[in-house]
Amino acid sequence: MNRALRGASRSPADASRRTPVYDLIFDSQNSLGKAARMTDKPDEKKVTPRSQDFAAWYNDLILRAELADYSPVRGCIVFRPDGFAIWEALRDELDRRIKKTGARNAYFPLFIPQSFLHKEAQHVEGFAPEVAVVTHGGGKELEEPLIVRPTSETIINHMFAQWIHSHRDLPLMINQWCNVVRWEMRTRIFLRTTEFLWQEGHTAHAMRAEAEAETLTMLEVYRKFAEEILAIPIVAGRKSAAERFPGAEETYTIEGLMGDGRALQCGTSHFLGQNFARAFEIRFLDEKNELVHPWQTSWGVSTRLLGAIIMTHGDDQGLRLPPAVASTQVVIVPIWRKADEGERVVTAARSILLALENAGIRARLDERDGVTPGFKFNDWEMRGVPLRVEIGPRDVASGEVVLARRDIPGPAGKSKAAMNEVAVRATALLSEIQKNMLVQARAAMDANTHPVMSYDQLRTQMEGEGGGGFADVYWCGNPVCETKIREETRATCRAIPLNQSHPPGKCVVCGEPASERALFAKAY
RNA sequence: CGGGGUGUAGCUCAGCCUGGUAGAGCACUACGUUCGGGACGUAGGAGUCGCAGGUUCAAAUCCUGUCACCCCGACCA
Repeated sequence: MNRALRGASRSPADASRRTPVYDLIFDSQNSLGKAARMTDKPDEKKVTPRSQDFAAWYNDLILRAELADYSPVRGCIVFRPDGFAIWEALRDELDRRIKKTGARNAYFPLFIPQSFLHKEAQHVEGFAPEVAVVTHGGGKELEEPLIVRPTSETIINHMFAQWIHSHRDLPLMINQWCNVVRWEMRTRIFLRTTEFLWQEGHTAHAMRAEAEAETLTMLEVYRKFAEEILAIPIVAGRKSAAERFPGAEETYTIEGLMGDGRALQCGTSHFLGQNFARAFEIRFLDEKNELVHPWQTSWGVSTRLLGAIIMTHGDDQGLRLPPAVASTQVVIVPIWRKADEGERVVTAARSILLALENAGIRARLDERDGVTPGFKFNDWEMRGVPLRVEIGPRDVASGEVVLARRDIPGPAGKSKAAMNEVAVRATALLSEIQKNMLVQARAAMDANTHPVMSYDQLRTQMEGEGGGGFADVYWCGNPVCETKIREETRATCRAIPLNQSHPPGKCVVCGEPASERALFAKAY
């Protein structure tokens, strides 16, 4: 995404530096943020305000916080250390939770024989257009082209066929962390990139009910993980047939709602039935000595979650990271003028750093020379560090420090703590911040979720650019009604929430009886 | 694939119409003064003007070709 992803993203300064005339005449095709940009004074230090141009804000944050950078390859990004650290933290925690369910990690090849893709009809239909194909190797044309995995369903099932012979081999539960490639026409940093990192779990079970249960177990693992670790509120639900994974019998989603009112699928869990088992001839002898196909699931989350974190929590000051995934949880900013002050302040700051580290906190002392404390405050806020310790000569004298919370901006988020209690206070605050971020995000989601009783109301809600939040509607389940909504409002069915307890109603489109409610929204 | 647009310093752009020694802001380097919410001064480094050909005494500038990229549409997790 050299320019591809860069497109929407001008640096804040440059966006506003351009003259109004330029914007009106030449930028008229770019629907976002024209009007606001015109009135803005150039301010190179600030990021494009979120309310002004969400897409530009999003890109500004990623670049300024140094999470990722564009690469020379279209659609591909570089994960910089601060961005990759979030992925690592997230991955380590999720990996623990996946293993707890009984799955084990393995690794399958990047390359897959092209013919494998063709074995499952829906699967090939779904993925063929976005697959990268390797035709040459070692200077010669290959007998059979290899595809670069867009997902590993096929090759894993090929192996499953060799490994599964008896019901005693089941359940077989495999997970792999890897990269996949999908040749998307339009990419967006973290949300849809040509190559991305993910985790894909694949399981095979003797009984249909077991596989169905596994699908929902993993959905719940994802939901809890997203809410507890990423502080992203989730709607767990079923996908409509149109939104289903190619080859799946049922697809479930953990759906999030981003700061601009657009929905984002944060993870999926599929019940595959016996589709792949048939296609790849996976069979086993059951207890009755009959040769039967196993029932399967697959489930995954990707680096898209980084985008979800940014778009759920970020503000005009920059990133806001949930403490659980922040590579720096606490930053200490020393403040001083004269050399003798500096000596005392830095000495005190170092002992605080040690105390924090001993308490198991990922802490860091910003000893940079040549930038002012004010700059450091802003810099670490941009990078999303959840908690800041400010320590100056006055604090050293009084034996106190200032603690500033990232989740509560301004003076309201500042408090004082005795120097010998900093680690204890920081530990408590980090856990409070983690919880509070979920509370804040859930409030935003609730405020953007509207029960909608009429089709006109639905249209009104989805009018204009950007998202319109979730529309909570009765839907009869007919794809015709779904298509009508999509074509006329650009909103799609994001989820049919689980465990509904609504009385039957009437479809918001056709008025026919509807037993379930569904959430529609414009999506990423 | 259709429509629109852009290639000049790391980034964003001016210069092109009317040919004559390559510019600005930000970023970067050094030094000094600064430092409780984004400091300032001075000096400095940095560009085969996307590429190829043509016109000309002379091309970033004019002409022809070509390549790349961006936006909108179509398609799609």
